[in-house]
Amino acid sequence: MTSTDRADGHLSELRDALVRMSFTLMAVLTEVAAEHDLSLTQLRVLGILRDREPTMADLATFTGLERSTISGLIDRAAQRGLVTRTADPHDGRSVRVGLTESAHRLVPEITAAISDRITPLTGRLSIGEQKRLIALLTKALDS
Amino acid sequence: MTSTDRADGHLSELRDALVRMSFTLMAVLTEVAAEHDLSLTQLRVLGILRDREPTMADLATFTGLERSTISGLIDRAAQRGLVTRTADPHDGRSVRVGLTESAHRLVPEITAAISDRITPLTGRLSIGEQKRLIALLTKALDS
DNA sequence: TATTGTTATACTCTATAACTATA
DNA sequence: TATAGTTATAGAGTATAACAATA
Repeated sequence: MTSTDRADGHLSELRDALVRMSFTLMAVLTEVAAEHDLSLTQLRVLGILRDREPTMADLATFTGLERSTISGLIDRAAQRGLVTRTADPHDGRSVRVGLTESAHRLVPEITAAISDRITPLTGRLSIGEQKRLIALLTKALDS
Repeated sequence: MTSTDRADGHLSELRDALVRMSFTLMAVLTEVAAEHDLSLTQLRVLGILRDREPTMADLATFTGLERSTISGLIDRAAQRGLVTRTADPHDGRSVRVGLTESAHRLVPEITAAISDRITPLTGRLSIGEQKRLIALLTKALDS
């Protein structure tokens, strides 16, 4: 049985609330990215590279994008001095991507900006409610 | 004081949880859209048109996109038989956009597919937890 | 043979700027 | 003058297909 088959009360409410929250968050992230002259995808890649030095193929897997897409993305990021490509010492085919010094300084700035923009959204929740929200989201995500 | 200035404990946790959830949701929506040969933006526009017949300018405001972007978007959607443009009777400059019959049949299919894909995500939450999550998200969003 | 990465190509999304028509 | 919508243009993001180099 799929959800088409029934009225599914609170399930559609949950779907709608999550979708609304996601679009709202994406708008915030897109805005913050734009203020730093980045696209949403570039922002995401920088976030991934924050504590990793993956290969191009790894990046494709992480993001769910094609390797060719990652090539273009990293091309443009490298041109802007945000990332570097280095040959993998263990596999002559692989290329490892890492943040440059300046990008390493940029990322915390961006996450701080995101926090600031999210505050109005979560401002109507008490500290206790915020903690409960964290717990619920984390539990759902870690499944 | 901005969040750069302090360690801000659970606030960064909340930010990360919301961002993670949003990227996960966007991946789900993008996948479902792709299965119906739609982009994420087209999916979003169909959702907006579900219970409204806005002008092009309204659509631009709702989505935060430029009017010229909406023009192209609606062009392509119309070409695929998803939407129609009709002249606004009260303002000769305005154009109202509405779903076609076939799109009206398509939208519930898509929302059902989204519900189904979200279920594994929320499956580890009890009914009570799901209801609490709805309440918290709604409270945050309606601020 | 299989995998990694790049390139070529095509299409969608997006914004800016210039334009027409209506208010 | 101001607003609604379109068009032209340009750049980013994306996928598919073909390719070279390495495993």
